[in-house]
Amino acid sequence: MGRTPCCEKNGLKRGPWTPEEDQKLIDYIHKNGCGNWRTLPKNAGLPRCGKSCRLRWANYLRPDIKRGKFSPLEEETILQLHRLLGNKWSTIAARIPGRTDNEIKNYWNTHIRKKLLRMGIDPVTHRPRFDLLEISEILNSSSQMNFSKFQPLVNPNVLGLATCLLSQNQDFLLQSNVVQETRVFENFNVENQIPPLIQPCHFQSQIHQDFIGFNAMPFPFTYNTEENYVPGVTNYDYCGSGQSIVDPPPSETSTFQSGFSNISPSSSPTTLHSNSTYITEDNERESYCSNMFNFQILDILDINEFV
DNA sequence: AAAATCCGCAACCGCCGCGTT
DNA sequence: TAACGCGGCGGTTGCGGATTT
Repeated sequence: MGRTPCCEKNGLKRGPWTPEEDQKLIDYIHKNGCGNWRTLPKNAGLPRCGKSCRLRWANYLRPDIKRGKFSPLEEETILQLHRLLGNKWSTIAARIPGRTDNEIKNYWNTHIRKKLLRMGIDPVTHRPRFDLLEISEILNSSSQMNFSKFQPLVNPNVLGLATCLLSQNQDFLLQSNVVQETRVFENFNVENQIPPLIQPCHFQSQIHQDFIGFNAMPFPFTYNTEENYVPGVTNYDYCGSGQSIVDPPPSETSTFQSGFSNISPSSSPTTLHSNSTYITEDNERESYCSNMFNFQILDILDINEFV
């Protein structure tokens, strides 16, 4: 299907809208409604293409648009819907009154996505990232295995960081109270040097089974941007800025430790609240916690280099 | 104080689906 | 049935303000 360009570039203005242009568009739509966008600019006396007018109206001038910061509830709704729908911004926007698809898309890309990445969660799949798991297991296995065996198999950047970390802090693993119940590479086949990407693990709960078997299992997490921990809800909770960390039940904390061993499991609530364990950004202390992902990012591991 | 860098967001671009001719 | 035209969508860009060096 052939089609002509949306607008001929000649003579049509582009770039930011002036207040006068905005007023013209508002006046015209109030009088005539927004019917034919292609003919609207001409009729309204605007030197713009119809597409530009439609976008300006839909994303900025529409009277029902809500301005200002996203509320925790809105943020949680976006997360939930994005997990279900993916980048269907218009569908997501339809369920959040007063917010446009463009606004939600921008908010996702500039805020939520980054938060998830810092948590080690893939913002596309909403699941833990493989590269973090890889480095975790490299560190776990380092005392027994020669790194050179991994070189063809692992992202060189990840391998490099793992090597660096170990060379800087040989006591790291011993100090981190790592639970050794799970080893991704425990079935590593030295002969053909093909390690399993993720091995089934001996988790103590169905939640963790779901977590590590995430390729095949329905994702069990729900998001909770509220401050309070809700017992019995399998969520991961990233607390918004300025919010305090709420400790999950100890049992869940301890059983999760096998998942991320480079991201040191929290062995005590006091260390969790230590300033040194927080990731800071944007002059704002943001902390993320969960009854699932209750871990600390070690100071020596600058996670931001991976994201 | 100035330059460099970062970041958020409005706006643009190209593609697609669907109704119309 | 194919071509056309429009509206809509998602990805991307680039400007301008904020922050850091």
